[in-house]
Amino acid sequence: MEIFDEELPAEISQACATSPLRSAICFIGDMWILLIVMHLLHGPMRFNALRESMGHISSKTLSQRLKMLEEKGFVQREAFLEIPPRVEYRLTSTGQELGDVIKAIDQFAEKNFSAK
Amino acid sequence: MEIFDEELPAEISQACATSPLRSAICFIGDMWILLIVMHLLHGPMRFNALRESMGHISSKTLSQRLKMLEEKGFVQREAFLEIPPRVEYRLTSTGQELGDVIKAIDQFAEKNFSAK
DNA sequence: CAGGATCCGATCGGATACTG
DNA sequence: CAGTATCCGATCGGATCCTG
Repeated sequence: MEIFDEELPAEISQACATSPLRSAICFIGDMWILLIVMHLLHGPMRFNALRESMGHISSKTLSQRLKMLEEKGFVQREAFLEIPPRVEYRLTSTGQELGDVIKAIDQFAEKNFSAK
Repeated sequence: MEIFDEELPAEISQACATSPLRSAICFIGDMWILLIVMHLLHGPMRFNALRESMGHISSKTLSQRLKMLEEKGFVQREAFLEIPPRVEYRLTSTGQELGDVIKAIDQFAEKNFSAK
């Protein structure tokens, strides 16, 4: 049930649970997490919109990562009681702080990943 | 032979090769890469020292990531002709720029991953 | 539309053994 | 010491099908 469990197998926790920075690296060091956050920075998005804008992510992977982000309190899920159903995902205020990380990556990217 | 090939299977390139930012996210969105860079920020390190300080990374995984970092020009390998052999890995000047990313993650970590 | 359930191949990554 | 090679189980993640 726990997706990002604090009780990881002993070896991994040695790499991850040692310090806040390492914990963050283990969490953030995931392509999908970063891509999701990057897209949500522009504003709330619906599940399928997110899915399509990310270029072939499976619904399984997407919903799993969204749950991880929710558990950590970085993303908030909001479901509207409509038919057909509408669900929006938005960054929480603490989630917004991840924008700085994306920004740092972006600056690095412009210098070192453009037209290379 | 190519570890981080530019010719990825079509689906993945759609998520990664679209923009510099996405490329960077795909590269940086890797726990091991981030952990290695984090450790090398303090200065050059030898293979086994790196290995041990990272808490149970296999030599296979470590050497593979180091190669990826070398291919991108973020890490430089320097072998000394001694016995027993000594090899040091250091961040290149462009690799040092990844320090800003780590710094951003660290600031985020202190706020959101301490004693949680 | 938003996602859960299942199946399954592909990849990852550790353990181990070996080499210069 | 600094890796490479191999084996193999575990995990990942896509495809597909199904539901409220």
